[in-house]
Amino acid sequence: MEDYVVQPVQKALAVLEYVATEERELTLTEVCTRLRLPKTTCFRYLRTLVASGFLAHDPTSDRYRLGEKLRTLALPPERSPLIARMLPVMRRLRDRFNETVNLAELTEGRGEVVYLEIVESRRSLRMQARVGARDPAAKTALGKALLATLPTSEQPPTLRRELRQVNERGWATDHEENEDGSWCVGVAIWQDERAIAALSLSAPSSRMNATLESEMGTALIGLRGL
Amino acid sequence: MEDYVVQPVQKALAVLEYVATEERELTLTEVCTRLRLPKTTCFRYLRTLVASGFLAHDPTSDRYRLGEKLRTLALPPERSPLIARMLPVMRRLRDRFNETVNLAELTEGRGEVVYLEIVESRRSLRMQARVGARDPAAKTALGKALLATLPTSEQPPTLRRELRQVNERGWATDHEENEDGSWCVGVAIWQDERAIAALSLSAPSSRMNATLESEMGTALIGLRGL
DNA sequence: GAGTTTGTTTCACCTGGCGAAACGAGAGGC
DNA sequence: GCCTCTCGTTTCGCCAGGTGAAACAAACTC
Repeated sequence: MEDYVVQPVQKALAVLEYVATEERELTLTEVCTRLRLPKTTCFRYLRTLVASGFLAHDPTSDRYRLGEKLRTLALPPERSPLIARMLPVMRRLRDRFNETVNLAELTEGRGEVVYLEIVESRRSLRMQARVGARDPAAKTALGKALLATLPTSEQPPTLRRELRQVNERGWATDHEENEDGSWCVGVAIWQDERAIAALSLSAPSSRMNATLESEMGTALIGLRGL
Repeated sequence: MEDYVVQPVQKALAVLEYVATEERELTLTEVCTRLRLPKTTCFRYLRTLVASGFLAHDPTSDRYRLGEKLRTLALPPERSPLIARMLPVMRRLRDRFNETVNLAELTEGRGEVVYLEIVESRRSLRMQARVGARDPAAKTALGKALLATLPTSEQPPTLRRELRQVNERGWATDHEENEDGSWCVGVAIWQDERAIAALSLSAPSSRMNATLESEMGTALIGLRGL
């Protein structure tokens, strides 16, 4: 599997990653000692990364930092067709319930959900996550809605009973499991027979009750198709 | 200057960039024909990028897409000490004026500002930009606040008069220049004698007037140090 | 089943990546 | 001032290893 790895590329990517994770600007020596790379080699990688725009080089301090290209490439602002399509839906949901609406997808390991878009409630007491932030999939309505779409064999055994309920009822819940004082109701969003993301409403538990929850649930169910 | 570019690295970065900018998933052949790379070489780059987490490979469709690493590296969630430091300040500003608060920095070319963080007003009629989005520096209060810190020789001649006013008064304004119906008031944020970012309040012009503007301006001036 | 397309593997050539070592430019130290 | 220590840059010869044509395999099409 790893037989076709081009070493200069792999090592240069390690340099890129290291510079990106360090928040301060780094000198050549700092990078090469940390990554155990010969100074010359590291120097060339840094220059190449700068030439390609992935890193930036401050000529006065002679230090390297993240370039703009990485940010440009990483966040597709409204380019993502999913977010573009869901935003109006999310705003309408927010306006109807006046609670925070979240759009998220499963990470590759399926252990977490990562927030793609958030439309916040206009109330001062409200739930707030951040785009790009993560939470445990098994503890959120978003995550459970997505885990419920997997074949039973790939579900964590401890969750199977709850996930079966999710499929019967149509929506998943989170009763303060992920965060104290917060209830969530979530459904999976389908496209081409695949669950590609999840949508949830989250509210302080003080404002929630079973009636409201099922009202939110049925509203969300209507949006699953998109 | 370009003498130290390592070609495998540069070409592999081009592959990464291409896959990142195409929103749909791509096959090996699509990538190699588009970039005029031999199939074998391209294949190895793709594999290397996957092995490093920058790309992801869907084994069933045999297509490549952006991996999670790029997003993880690019958006400094709260890692960025600047955002972490400014967030409470921004929330306080939002609570005081109940208008949207923006944090932005100049792009490298100084032609645009890019939004780093936004704390939205709780009113339903409110200004809203998106983190990562850009606007012309010369048309926004954020941009003008930052351009005003540059030596006069590096300022666009047409703006010099206004930028001198900005320095005398302490804050910059945008009266519907960037967007119809929107006023902004902005100041530069200083650290180690350098203007590293700008903070602004933006509101619908219907709610703005000169008194409120100077009230916002003086509030912002007090935050310049951090 | 022949033909076509796409991903994978092999292999020999030889480019061009590598890193030690030399060099040069600053930045203190005494 | 001179010496020294450090850090970035440049040189250069060696040979690892990147390269890409070509062969192969697998999956579809007609």
